[in-house]
Amino acid sequence: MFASRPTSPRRVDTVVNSQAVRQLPRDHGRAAPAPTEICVPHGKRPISNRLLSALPRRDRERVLSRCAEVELVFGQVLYEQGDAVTQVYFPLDSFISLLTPGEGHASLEVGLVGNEGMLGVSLVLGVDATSMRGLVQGTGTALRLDAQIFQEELERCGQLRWHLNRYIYVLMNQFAQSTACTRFHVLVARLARWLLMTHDRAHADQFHVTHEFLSYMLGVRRVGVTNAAGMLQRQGLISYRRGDITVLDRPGLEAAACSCYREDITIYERMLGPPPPASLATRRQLPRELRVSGERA
Amino acid sequence: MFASRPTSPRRVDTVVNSQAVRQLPRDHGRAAPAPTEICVPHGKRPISNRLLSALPRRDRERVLSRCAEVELVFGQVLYEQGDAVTQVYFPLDSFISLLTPGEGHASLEVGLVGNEGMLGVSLVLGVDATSMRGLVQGTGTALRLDAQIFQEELERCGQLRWHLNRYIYVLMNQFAQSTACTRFHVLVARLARWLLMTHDRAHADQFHVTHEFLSYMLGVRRVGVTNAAGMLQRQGLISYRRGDITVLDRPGLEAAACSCYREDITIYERMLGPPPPASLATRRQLPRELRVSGERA
DNA sequence: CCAAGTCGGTGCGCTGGCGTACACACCCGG
DNA sequence: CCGGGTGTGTACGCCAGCGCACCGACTTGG
Repeated sequence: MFASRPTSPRRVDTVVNSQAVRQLPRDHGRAAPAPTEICVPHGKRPISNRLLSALPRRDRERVLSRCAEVELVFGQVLYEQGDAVTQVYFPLDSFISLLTPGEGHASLEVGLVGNEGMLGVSLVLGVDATSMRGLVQGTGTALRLDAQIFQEELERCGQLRWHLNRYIYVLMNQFAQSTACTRFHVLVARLARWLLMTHDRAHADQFHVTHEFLSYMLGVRRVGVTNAAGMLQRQGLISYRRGDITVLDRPGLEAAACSCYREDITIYERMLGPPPPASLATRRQLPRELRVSGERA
Repeated sequence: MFASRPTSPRRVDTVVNSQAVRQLPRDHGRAAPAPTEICVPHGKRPISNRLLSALPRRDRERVLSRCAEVELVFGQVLYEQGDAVTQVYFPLDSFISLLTPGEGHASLEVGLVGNEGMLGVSLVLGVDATSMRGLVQGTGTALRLDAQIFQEELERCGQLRWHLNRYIYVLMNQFAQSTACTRFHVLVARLARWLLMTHDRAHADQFHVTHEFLSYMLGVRRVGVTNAAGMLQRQGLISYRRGDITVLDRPGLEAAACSCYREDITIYERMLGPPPPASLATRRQLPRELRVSGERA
């Protein structure tokens, strides 16, 4: 069960631009007061990070041994734009939103990092400053590595660098995709896409997300989300109640979503998919109907 | 004088999605018929590529000696999404648009590559497939390198890799920026930004761009561009006549543009600007007060 | 010089999302 | 059990940009 949902994190006091629309509201503020980072004895599903799993045994075990297992809490801001990157995170069952800074306007999610990725990739590029806000979107555990250790491992372990480079490529695609998606696709479709992406990374059919939070992610009004979500619910694709959204009909949701979702997945699978990097010319086309999440369906 | 403007490149035959809006129209099709790549004796301004200029003398000269100087022609498509990257380009006075593929919808520019950058960065990440369309937007010269040679140089010359990594970081930012910009800013502001970015890369106050072409870049209707451009013209910031746009009042244009322009530039300068990479530990921490970040608040 | 093509300007009705405001349902703590 | 906070539903006027259509000015080629 989700014992983690923060009781009531303190309100954000960034009144940077008062004319701004849709500043992140109450609940989704700074780090939660009490349980910021806890080493949990993970008694749940054995979810692993796909980037790390792909490493050769020796490397993987060494890297894992240097990681700290921490709990990330919904609403926590791991990085603000411009912060120095002091740690990187490999989500397990947690996941993290990448948001463009609300410079004079609302924020907007441009990427989502789950157990298929890592937060802090700029270090791989030799830059120690973050360019986006990293907001914990799904409570759960992650593996954390200090920047310096991470860089040691980057030098030491070519496979790690190889995978991360490809991951960066995937991220860039996700960004570009987001641009077009945000521009051209109607809200319902974008919402459906978002729910699917979250569904994949939450490793559960239900997760906690309010309309208000969604409006912040999608860069629209809360009311807009309510309308769009209402449509999806009336179609029987999802159901929700006071912030708890349940995915009822995943194939239906995929039909309702814009093509961007599939394209994201396709690129990821092609770059970092199941078949290990031995054969570089893999080109997977996922036979299983749609599952992309769990290690096994 | 611009002797380069293609007489009448053949029409695009990619009717991939017929329902699509704003497919690239007539003039801006595939490669121009006749003068695709010509080694020009560059008798004009001595413009250099900033990425290459930043290399140590020996490396720079070696790399330059392995480059071919080619002329890129307005409308030429260097890469289509999914193409294998067989060459990379370092623009000199030419410049290249990065477009998201119009999958069921119109295309949209997400990045612009001039003499400050390179086309084909995915190779740096170890991926030999392009993810976006690369369309020559400004006729001019560029330095071209075969993919294999480029990769040799990458291995050989750490400085090259260093700079390109940082350039990738800049590009990622440009993408993310574009997402927010496209979502939140009104067309006039976006147009002004676009003109400024182009102005920078064209190294001239006048360049050839029709409203129709702009509509393709900005992902809007041609009529929308006409309106927006009309406003800028009425304000005396630009003037245009049958595709030839002249920047009259650059400061005014900067005022009319959204903040995204400045932010793009700021990041570039910070990452690859004049101050050479000697001091890696710059760690700008901008004394902004409202930063809510950090492990402690 | 004319014909055809290109480029830009204008109008009209439409719609998706905006800003605002209010109302109700649920939850939790006192 | 009550009151306040939170999450959701609904309504109304508004506007930027859309799709479409048409026209005139300019350019180029025969």
